[in-house]
Amino acid sequence: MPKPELPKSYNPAEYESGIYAMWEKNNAFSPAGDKSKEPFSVIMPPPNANGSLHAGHAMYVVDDIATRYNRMLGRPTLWLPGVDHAGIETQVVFERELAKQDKTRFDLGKDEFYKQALQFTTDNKHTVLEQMRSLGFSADWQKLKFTLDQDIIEIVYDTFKKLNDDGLIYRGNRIVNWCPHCHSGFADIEIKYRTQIDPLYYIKYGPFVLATVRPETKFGDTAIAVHPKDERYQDYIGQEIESEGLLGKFKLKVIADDFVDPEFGTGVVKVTPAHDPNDWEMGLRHNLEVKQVIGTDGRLTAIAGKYSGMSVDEARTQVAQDLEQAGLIDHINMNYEHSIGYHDRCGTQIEPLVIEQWWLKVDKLKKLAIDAIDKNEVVFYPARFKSQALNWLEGLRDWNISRQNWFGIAIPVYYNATGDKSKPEYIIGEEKDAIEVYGKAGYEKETDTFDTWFSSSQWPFATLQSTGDFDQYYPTSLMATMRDILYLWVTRMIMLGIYKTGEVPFKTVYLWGSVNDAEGKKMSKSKGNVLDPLELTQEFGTDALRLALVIGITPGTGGSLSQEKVQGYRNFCNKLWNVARYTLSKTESISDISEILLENPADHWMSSKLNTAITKITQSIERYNYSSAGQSAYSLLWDDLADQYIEYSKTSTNPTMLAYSLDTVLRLLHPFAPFVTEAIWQQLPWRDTILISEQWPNVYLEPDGTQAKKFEKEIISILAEKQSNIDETKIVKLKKEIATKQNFESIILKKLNNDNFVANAPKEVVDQQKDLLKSTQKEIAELKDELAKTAQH
RNA sequence: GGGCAAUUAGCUCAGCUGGCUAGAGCGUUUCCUUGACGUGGAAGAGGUCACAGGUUCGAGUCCUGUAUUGCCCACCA
Repeated sequence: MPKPELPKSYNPAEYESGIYAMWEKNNAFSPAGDKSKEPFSVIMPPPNANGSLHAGHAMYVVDDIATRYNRMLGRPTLWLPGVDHAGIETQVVFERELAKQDKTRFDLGKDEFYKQALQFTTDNKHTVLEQMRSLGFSADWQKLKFTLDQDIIEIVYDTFKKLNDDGLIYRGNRIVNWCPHCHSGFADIEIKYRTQIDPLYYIKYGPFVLATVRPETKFGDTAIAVHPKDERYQDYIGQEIESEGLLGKFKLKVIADDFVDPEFGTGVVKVTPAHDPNDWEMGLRHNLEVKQVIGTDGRLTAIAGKYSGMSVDEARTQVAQDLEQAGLIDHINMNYEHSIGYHDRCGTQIEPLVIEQWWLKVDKLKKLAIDAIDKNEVVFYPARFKSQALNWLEGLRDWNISRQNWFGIAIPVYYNATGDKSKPEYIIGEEKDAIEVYGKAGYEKETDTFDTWFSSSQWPFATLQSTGDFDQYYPTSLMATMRDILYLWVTRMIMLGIYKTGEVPFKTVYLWGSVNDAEGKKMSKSKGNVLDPLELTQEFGTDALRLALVIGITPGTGGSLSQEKVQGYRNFCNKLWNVARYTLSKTESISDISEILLENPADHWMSSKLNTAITKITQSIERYNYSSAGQSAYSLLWDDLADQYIEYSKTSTNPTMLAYSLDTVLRLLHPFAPFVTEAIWQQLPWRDTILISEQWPNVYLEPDGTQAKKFEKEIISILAEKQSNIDETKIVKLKKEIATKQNFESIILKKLNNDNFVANAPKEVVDQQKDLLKSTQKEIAELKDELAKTAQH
């Protein structure tokens, strides 16, 4: 009889927190293991400290599986966790908090805002940390790092200084993606484009008509461009044209540039270098003046005369209206479709602006990364991401690493304000260094902060250096993260990692796709199909969610998650639970399973199933195919152990073998379903350890193959016996089976009668087919015998 | 516009270097209230593997093309 403390069904909520506490109490997450073995390390991609875990983060189970597996292999294993201050994201969130008190960040000022936002983040981070614990993540929480930890910042500063010393840093006026809301510039990759319909105005410019969607920028025009080969406008190239405008007459030079598409609009373009990336490039080529019409606040500047102070939207409407009245509009296309950049984080429309920024020269860095990836010092799973990473790196241009948002790591630069030109223009260092160089009042502190990706690209070595684990654990073994940030983060970590340490930051990259809904559609709030992983764990248990996230999901492509799926794995956990209940009822007196006698064909069969599963699951995990590993374990427990071996053991039991089978299955499943397996492990009379620290199973039983095969046949006869009271269906069934076998026989015969096949196919294949034919024919004969016997009754 | 991926049972997906009588889970049909589990058991139905060509003794698997879907990158005055 099962012990009273094991109820009929597994209730995860009753066990999970207790088990997690037990692991922590036993220090099970701290690196241990055999020092002579190769260490295994993973750095957690730090989730937003202010956020809440979503299905994407739940995919960190991949890290956890890898960690638990390697820990069980006895390797010194470190999973180093962290949380991210998520610069601009947090700034947006915290500003919303301030708005509730009718305040803006300007009320607080930069320093106070930083302080409060930091406090806000520190106060919030426990939520996400608890959530990760509840998912069973076995990270070494004692080593938790935060992206704004002082020691991390020091390392980032050190890298910046080294880059500067190596001549890879410069300051430059460039056109950037300016977010008027965040009040900061952003990298191209942080901008998302949406197509939308806007009016396309055809405006009269002297002798020309040209098309624009942005009439409000016309005050910043410093040229007019046509295609060099456009016959219509040859005479104008190089000339100045004069035109009537809203602010009086103006003159513009006509330039010829390949950028202009003669097919578009009228083939004439106004050039506004200050507010359009392409115009900026043209401006550089033709040495054009840059006139800023839009300020960093998203409003028109003094250049715009009576329109100054208006927001871009207001100005556009007003200018269009005034142009219309002045008869300067030829016509308007109201259905013009184009795409517009929005800031990914806050959803504000991007305003290209020219701003002085800090730039990182990437040519040398990207070469380092490209070489390493080429030589497979970093291996990608799935492999196709290798070429994607290479392509991206090859096309990479200098990186704008400065941001104007307030919640970030301050760029450690002090400018010369002494007026003394013999002193350097700026220094990198601390305030005391500035005082030393420029004197007490002779410096000005840089107000920009670093792009968060600049600091997080140093995360692997920065974290390990700050915990003192660098020597043992760098380069790390695995970087598992979502494929969306392949360019944003992964490639940049490779660049900066090699640059700073001489070695790649990780040897393997494993990328997963987005977690989709039951229909394979992307989860989104607007569709209302978002599944909260934590709700799912509450309803079905953490292990169920973990299995659902891993099984049936292919690396690199998105997988789908649904309540039904998680429920299915809840059922699986319950199955395991009941296999344990049954096993425990038969093994109460067992205190040792080190010696196992294979007594009957069933034992041989089961042990051979276990052996194959151990090999297969190990292999699959080594190849990062967690889906296949999980599926094998699933089938081992359900199809082999529960449905066959246990069913058989009801007629004849070998308790030690039964115990060993459960013991092995628990180990194999532990990385995937840590809680149930540990809960059961704690009940085993022959164990007094904790499963998380146990060894990964090895093949060591030596079953006899013919005995095992014999069992396969016995199952059939046992089942047949059980159903012998329904003879009629049995006859029908036998007949059907004979028919399918005969069908199969004819398929093989056809092949073997094909001379081409016999002549050209490899010998093994032909022999295999011959064997198959023989065994099929034998089976048919046996079935016919049985049919005859059954029919007699 | 460039690239990548996908297209296999009603749904979500496996199927590695060609040998498959094409699998799993969910759903579905019929039966089973026996002491591990009804979050269960037994049996079953369900697929010309998107389409068209090609290579091969042999193609779900390789090649070419077409169609559809998804993602990424670039450009859009």
